[in-house]
Amino acid sequence: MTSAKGSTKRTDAVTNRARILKAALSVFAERGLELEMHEVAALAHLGVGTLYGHFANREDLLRAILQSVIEDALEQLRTAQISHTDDPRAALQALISTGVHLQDQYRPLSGVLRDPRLIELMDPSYGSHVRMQFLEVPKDVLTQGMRTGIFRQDLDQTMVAVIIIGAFISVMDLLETYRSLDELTEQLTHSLLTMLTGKAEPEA
Amino acid sequence: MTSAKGSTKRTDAVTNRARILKAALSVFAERGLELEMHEVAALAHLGVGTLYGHFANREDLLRAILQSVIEDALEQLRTAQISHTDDPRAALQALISTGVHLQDQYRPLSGVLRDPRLIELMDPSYGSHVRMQFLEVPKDVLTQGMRTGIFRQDLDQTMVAVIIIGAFISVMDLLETYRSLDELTEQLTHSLLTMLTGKAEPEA
Amino acid sequence: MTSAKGSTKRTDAVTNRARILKAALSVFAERGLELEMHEVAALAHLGVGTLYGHFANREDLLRAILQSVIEDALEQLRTAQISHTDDPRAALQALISTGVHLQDQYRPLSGVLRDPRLIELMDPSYGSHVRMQFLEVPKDVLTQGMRTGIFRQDLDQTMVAVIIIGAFISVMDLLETYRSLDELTEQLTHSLLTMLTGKAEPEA
Amino acid sequence: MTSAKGSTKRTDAVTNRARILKAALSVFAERGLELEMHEVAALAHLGVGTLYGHFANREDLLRAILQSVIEDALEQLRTAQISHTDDPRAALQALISTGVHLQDQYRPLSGVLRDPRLIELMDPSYGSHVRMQFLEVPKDVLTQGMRTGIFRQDLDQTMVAVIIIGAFISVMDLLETYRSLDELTEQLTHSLLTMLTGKAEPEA
DNA sequence: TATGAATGAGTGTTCATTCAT
DNA sequence: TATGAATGAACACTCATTCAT
Repeated sequence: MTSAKGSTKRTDAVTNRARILKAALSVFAERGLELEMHEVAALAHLGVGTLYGHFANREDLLRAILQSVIEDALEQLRTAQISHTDDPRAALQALISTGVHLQDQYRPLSGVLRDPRLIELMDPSYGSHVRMQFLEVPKDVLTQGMRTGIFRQDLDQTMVAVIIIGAFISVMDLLETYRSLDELTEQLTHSLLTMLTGKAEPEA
Repeated sequence: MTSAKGSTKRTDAVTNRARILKAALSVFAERGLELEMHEVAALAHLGVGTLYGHFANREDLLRAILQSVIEDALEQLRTAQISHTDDPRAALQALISTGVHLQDQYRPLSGVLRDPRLIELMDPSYGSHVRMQFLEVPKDVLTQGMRTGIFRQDLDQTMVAVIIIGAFISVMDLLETYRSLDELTEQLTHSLLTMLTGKAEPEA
Repeated sequence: MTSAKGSTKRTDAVTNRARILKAALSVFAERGLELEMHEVAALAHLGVGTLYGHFANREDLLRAILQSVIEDALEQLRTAQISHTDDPRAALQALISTGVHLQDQYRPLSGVLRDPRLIELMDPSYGSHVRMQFLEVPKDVLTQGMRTGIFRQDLDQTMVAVIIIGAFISVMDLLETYRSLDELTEQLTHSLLTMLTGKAEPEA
Repeated sequence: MTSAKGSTKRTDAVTNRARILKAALSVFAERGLELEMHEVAALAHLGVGTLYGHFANREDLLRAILQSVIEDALEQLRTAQISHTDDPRAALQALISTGVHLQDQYRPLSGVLRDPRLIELMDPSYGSHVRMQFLEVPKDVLTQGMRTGIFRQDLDQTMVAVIIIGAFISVMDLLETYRSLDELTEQLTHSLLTMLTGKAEPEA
């Protein structure tokens, strides 16, 4: 409270950058890479020029958005996984719940990760780097589950990680209009757990 | 007058419409909804004006593209399923192979299906209608497989259908850069079959 | 007259390019390199977009203007010189008259030839190439005058060529507001002729 | 209170105004009237806002620059002339040397003197006032040279003054890339002296 | 008085759409 | 019906100017 006034200038600058990014994330959430500078400025209650004081150009802002979104998404997924290292079932459920809510929060995210414009914006290797990091999270859950014997052992971890991620993305794309996020989470988790805990079919 | 000349004209018109749509599909395949009218016209070896003789405007062309792509995709998936009604394993494999190749053929498709602009372009109910039709295909495979006892019985068909579709979409998004389409198909099919044919865990 | 109608389309295109260039020359004449696309378009009674159908961008238009202006200026000066190869005095007068009128027609020209932006627009060597071509014209007049003994022989042709060009540029810059173009031409020609025809001072 | 503190402030203000003007002159020297306020501020190690404390706006700063440049240029030329009132030949050489170095120091100056924006910036009569002052300098040299019989008598002083000024401007525009400033000065002076000291052609 | 972040009018450029031929 | 030059609204970006600190 004492130093508040003195540091206002710098604080404002920081605040405005954050405010722009926040507005940009909002616009991104419903327009994806098609966002317009003027839209972001309006939502942030700032002049267009101000945006250019904080981001060199539109691409720069898009980069910042993508980095923020991806970082946040990974963070949320990792947090979900780490919070349940002792219980793979709960970890899977948390992962799916988080994934479903991330889809809700950043609708264009999964589409953007495959968009060829991503390569133009970021480092060419950035896409695969990020994809690998996303895969790592369900893989860790699987490792834990298989090590403790809770999940069946006869599965390719990478492939199942793909299936898990694909599942919570697609469940939103395909069923979101029919059911609530919680219902989707629960039912999807149940199905996946069933498939992961089934005993191996005895060889014919 | 009605036949010879008239039919020639009509034939030309049909031919040109088809040619435009073909070109548009090509451009869509690598640019998605961002395609430009000039691009399509150039690829079709036609003037831009001609496009407007066959499609009222850009949105109209996009609608035609989407309809064509979705129809084609559904058709290919259904054909894969129907060709193996007697063998659910083969049906699943065919489904996944087709799905993977569809991703390759129409890269922006899955992204577009979740793009909010889809709703603005098509009838509001169109999206859910299409999603349901897509779900029907793996569901039919599952019904067949469960009826014949090849797949485990303790699974929600809708949820597993979602998982299957999510799987072949995501496997392309996440792993395409590392493996060939055939390899992806084979490994994904194997994993899914394992999960679908596992025996139910005995109740604790 | 017979083919006029048939070639209208192409003719129009050519006409419009010419019309744009004409308008651009007008704007250039009073604004120099600072001309705005919108200004040119307005003067040509065309939409801005039309300019971009004929010139890739503003720089391209500037290049076309400069080429046209310089070509025209050189052409006019050369014509003046060539029309009087037999009479160096008349040639000098014609040269100066043309130079003075060129200053009037393309006011920013002489300034632009020294503008560092010229290098960015044209080939780096373009500037000196053009400057040399300009010098060539008075040099030819001098050669003729000295060969025929009408002009004194003890002068460096290049330096005097510089002096002649500098003279008709500066006379406009410094005295235009006080006298008419014809008066300037006459008086300047008289002074220069006097200086060129004077006998060499006998060595002291 | 009135003296110590007050004078410090005023001194600082004067210092800053001078510092801004100095920076502005530097920027003007290579960018001419296209200079940007930020550029000047940066070079002066001051904030942009500070510029507006000393100059009402960009035009005001440009006016100050022009005044300063022109004043300095006139001052330098006059000094050259005055230092050699007894020797018209030396005066001419000094004049040309100074003129050539002024072109080098303030490259955009001669272009700006004929820029239509000059009229918008300054008083409408300012241009002709300045032009007259510039002309005065070579005119004084000529007066001296003709009075002492060193230069020929049959010349219009104003016109020759124009020729001298045009000469040292053009020699930089046309030949600077080929020769050094000293070489240009020497050769141009030689040519002009030759033309000024020649005997009048005997009447035919 | 000095500061520099914020501002937004103004500039270059694109691209869906029209229309004379 | 086919054409593609013309159009101008819309968008990214700049830069002189302001004003809260």
